[in-house]
Amino acid sequence: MNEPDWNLYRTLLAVLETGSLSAAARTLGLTQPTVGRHIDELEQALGHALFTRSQQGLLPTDAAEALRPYTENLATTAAALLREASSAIGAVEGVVRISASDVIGVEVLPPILSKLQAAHPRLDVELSLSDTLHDLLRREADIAVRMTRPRQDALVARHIGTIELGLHAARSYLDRKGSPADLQALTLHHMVGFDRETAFIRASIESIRQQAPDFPDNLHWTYRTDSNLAQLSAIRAGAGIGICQVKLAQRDPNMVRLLPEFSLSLDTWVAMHENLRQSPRCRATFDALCDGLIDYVRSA
Amino acid sequence: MNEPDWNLYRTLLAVLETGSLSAAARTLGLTQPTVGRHIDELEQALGHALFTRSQQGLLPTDAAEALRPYTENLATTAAALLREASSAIGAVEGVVRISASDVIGVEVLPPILSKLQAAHPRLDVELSLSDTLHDLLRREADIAVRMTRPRQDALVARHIGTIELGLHAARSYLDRKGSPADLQALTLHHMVGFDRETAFIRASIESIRQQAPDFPDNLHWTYRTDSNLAQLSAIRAGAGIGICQVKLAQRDPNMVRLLPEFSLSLDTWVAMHENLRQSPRCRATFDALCDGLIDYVRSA
DNA sequence: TCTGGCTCATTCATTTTTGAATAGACACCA
DNA sequence: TGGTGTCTATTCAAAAATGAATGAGCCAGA
Repeated sequence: MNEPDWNLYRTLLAVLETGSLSAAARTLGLTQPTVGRHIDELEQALGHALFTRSQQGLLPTDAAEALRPYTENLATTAAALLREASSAIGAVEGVVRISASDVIGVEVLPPILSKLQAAHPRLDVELSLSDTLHDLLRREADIAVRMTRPRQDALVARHIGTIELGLHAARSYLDRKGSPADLQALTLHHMVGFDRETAFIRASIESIRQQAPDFPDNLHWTYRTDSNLAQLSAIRAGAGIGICQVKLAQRDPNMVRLLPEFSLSLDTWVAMHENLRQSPRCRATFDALCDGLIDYVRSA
Repeated sequence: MNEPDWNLYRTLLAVLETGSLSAAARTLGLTQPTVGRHIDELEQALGHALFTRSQQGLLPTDAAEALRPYTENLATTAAALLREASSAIGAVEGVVRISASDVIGVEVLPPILSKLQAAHPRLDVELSLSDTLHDLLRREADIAVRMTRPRQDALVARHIGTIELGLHAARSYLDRKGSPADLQALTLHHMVGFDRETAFIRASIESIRQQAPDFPDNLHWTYRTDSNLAQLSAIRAGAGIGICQVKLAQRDPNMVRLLPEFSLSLDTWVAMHENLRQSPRCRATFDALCDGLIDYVRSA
């Protein structure tokens, strides 16, 4: 038995993602009969039924689900290959993909990346914002801005410094509700905070407990969202008191820092795969991110 | 422009590895014109010349070399996918790939894996022996036996214990040359040790310095090889004094431990990708390796 | 200097893959 | 209940990919 066509894996992934032959055909630019034949061929080659067919679509079997992560890995690698090929050798051009948290991506990176693109007009930037750590080894991104020390080998990581977080509220809120005199007084206020408890958020809360043991735990969370960015907007809009980056708040004259003795720090890193050091577009972007973020962290 | 056929990447890798269209065609089971057309098509799709053609073969350009790691990643992932598909769901069967050092693979694993296969007759084992750490995240192996604590996320790692290393020689050698009275006396003996200094070996030597500060550094290395296994054989054959696992030496009545106050310890781990926990064949192999190695480490 | 072995490029017939069109089945909604 | 949208399966002709054969260039060794 020969090794199956690698294309069949791409088709498999598309069918897994879309749930039907027809929809997969549309995303792949093929036709439904072709996609169906690909799946047939793969089932025969692997010796497993991959889908139970019905007129409403295809339901993946356990075997197909077991293969899913592999096909995803193939797809991210192929995408990374195309990014690598998008630039001429030696030139800072083509596509570079950056992973960062939403707050950093929305509030901090734009001027940094904009300046970078002004210097390199043929450089295209893809910005992937999420709190889940995209795996650089699997090439889901070329470069990542992270708030934890990268623990993997084969990564080039540069320490940027620490970003200070503090309690903030908008003037409009304080005019209505007054300022808390101490941490305990926070229990009487409207608080903006996290919604569901994901692993990342549990870690954040744990970090708060560690850095500020007297932070009350019976707060009145009146505005909950898992997006840091939405929290920031809510604080700016006067919804209540919440935690955000001190530097960001300083830019906005309507934001007031409260109880400055309460302070958290986020260790910040920029990381990329060490192979990409050879790649001018990644190298230039890495350097620009480091310089820009260091400026941001150190700015008065 | 459409995304290129994933098959083209496989062809690219084969040409990079073999250095010619014809040789690549042979390994792929295609013909030389087809391989040539694949490369043409890929060059057109990516917009780069990938090879400079000549009658002696194809010379990869820098662009092709830059893409090489990506194609390798694709190949290892596709191989891992096939391994995953090699077993029926829920059954301990199919192919499992294990990475370990040569000494462990030759001296320690055979009985463990043999017992495992006796329990699961349809389980096939691939054993990849090398001192370079195969990357489990890139699926170069399903399970690895390692002498360093795995530092990557997304790995299930189990600590086995520590393997003790000591100085040993064969009786035949000692009959000829006598035994050293202390570490300093080693300078007068024939020593079996490393040849080139790779990163791994430098780390080993550093570890010796750390654990045994009075180990002399002006030894007479008369038998040098980078293979631990070849060192072991050399010691057994009476070539000189060298370092090997105490448990291994105990099995051989002709091996004598020298200066037992000199002792190094190797921390031992078994690691696998956490997704593979769902996979019965990997799970069973992981457990068997852990049990077998723990027995080995604890055995009297 | 010739020969055998290797390489890549080109041509043309064959095989394979694909797409367009169509039919049939199910779900939803008026 | 009938119309409309979705889905998969099937058929057949067109398009694309492939392989066999051949030519030509280079190199090493007799």
